[in-house]
Amino acid sequence: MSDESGFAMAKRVSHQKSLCGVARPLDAIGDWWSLLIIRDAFDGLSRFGEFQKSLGLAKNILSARLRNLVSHGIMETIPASDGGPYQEYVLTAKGRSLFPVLVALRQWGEEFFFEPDEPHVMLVDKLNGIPVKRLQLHAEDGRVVDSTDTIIRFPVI
Amino acid sequence: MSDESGFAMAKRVSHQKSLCGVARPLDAIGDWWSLLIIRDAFDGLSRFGEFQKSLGLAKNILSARLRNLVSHGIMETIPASDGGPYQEYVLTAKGRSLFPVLVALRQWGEEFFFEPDEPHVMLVDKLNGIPVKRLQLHAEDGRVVDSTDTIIRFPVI
DNA sequence: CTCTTGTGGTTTTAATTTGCAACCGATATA
DNA sequence: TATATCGGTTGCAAATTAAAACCACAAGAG
Repeated sequence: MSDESGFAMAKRVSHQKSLCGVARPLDAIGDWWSLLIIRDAFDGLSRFGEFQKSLGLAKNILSARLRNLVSHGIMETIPASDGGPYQEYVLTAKGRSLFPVLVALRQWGEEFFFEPDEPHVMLVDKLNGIPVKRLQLHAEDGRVVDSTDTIIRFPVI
Repeated sequence: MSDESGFAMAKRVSHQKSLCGVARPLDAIGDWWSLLIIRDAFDGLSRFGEFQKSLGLAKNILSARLRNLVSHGIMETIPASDGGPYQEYVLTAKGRSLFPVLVALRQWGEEFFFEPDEPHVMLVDKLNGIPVKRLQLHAEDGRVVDSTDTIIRFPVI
């Protein structure tokens, strides 16, 4: 591979003056596959073969994506927990902090991409099996706010 | 264009048995650019030229992405608000529901991709300019939960 | 009425990326 | 010793993307 791991977006976007708080994460994550890898990692998958079987993507692509995630500190490799000769890919703290992103995406998906009667898995509380609440954004004083109540700015500390 | 709008991921992923609640949204959104378009739409941009200038992507790509977002009901076209002969691209209710996804991504970006002293814009309360709270996931009973407290399952309603 | 400019695209073409398949080295297994 | 499995890498054809050129329409200038 002439390029380390070849991401069009990465190159395209990074020539921009300075990436904003939304573009930098996208740049680091790499692509859609990476997000699905991270989702699987949250579900407990950690071995190369597990990801490949779950996602059905080509091995060279998976290899490049994992390498990219590791290089951006989102995942890390550790010796196999079963003492086997292989390594495992697990989320770092930084990677685990992506949880709200995955949840938000999943909740949006559940709301708009399933028929009301279409059965589907969802994120539930381990303790009692009850679905979690919908994510809500709160202002500093506790009010629930949406996109019309907020704006992108330098904060007036 | 032989294909309607050509998305590798879309074809790749959709051959899987049935897309989960995370993959379906990704499939609909299309790609990274689309997410940045949506972010810009939240910031009030609506004209083709505005998006192109803001993102610096090729016009044919922007055209294809906008068409895809419209076809998935995330954005819609309306007559130009200034009475001009052109149209504007605005978020639908479905599109606006993506707000938490963008917020989660931005908050992650702010936490891990900026030096502590690096100045950057952030999402603030319009009323007082104070940054919003970090998104938190709550269980049905109100407890704050993280990835270790939850699991993907059919709910036990 | 003609010339020029700006907007909002489409078409053409070239470069990049993708994914399949084959291969490889290092264990395990028979 | 053969053979299979895991975790990849490499080569290559095919699909996708992006840059640039082109085009249509409207508005304004002269």
